[in-house]
Amino acid sequence: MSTVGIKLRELREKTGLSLRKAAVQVDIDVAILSKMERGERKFTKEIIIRLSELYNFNPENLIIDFLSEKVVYDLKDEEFGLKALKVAEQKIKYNKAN
Amino acid sequence: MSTVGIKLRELREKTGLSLRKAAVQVDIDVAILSKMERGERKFTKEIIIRLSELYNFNPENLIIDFLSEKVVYDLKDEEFGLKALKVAEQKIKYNKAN
DNA sequence: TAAGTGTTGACATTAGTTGTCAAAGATAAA
DNA sequence: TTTATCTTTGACAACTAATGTCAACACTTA
Repeated sequence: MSTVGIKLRELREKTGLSLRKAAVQVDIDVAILSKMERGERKFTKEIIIRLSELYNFNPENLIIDFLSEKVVYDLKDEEFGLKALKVAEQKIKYNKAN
Repeated sequence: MSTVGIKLRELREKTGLSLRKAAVQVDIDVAILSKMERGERKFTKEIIIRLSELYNFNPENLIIDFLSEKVVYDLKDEEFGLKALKVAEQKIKYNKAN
């Protein structure tokens, strides 16, 4: 399940745009946007941002969802996934501090 | 920097195996193992496990390092990286519970 | 020299992602 | 029903990234 897709579909509908029109606005093929909204293809950060602008919506939470889905994908079915997450957190904090 | 590579190189040297011999044992090309140890190519989980067996070493921490490096790679330079990590953690905990 | 070590780069192969397109199916209005 | 508009689907091409293969290089030691 892709929360990002569901949310962006809701936003599009709220904005009153058809798939075709939204796709044209952000310069991608209709088919791709359709698949992205339904989770059949991955969004890119770039497209999320362009769509957010189109829908006049703050992209922060969408990007967080997008990134977290990537991470979950890497770690799904991994016995040590949570431990790896903790280590990753330390590394990122350390990097930020420098 | 790849901690996994450094550790596996140390383990190999401690075991007294040359690159060539270790590579033959785990059935990969010498060039690849050389590059993996130096972080020029990515390890796979499979190779880490095979090498750990060869060196008679518990792979758990190596795998955790390996996975965390993947995650860090996904989130490096991301403004909301830490937030995404938190969300990912919740999702994984939720998945585990079910 | 000769044998062993690790490194490098060029290249082919493979796998995965992304883009393009046409057609089909669904829905609603005329 | 016809027409228009919409979304979904699948086949395919194009592109990119990952992986494997190989030969040669430089260095050290016997």
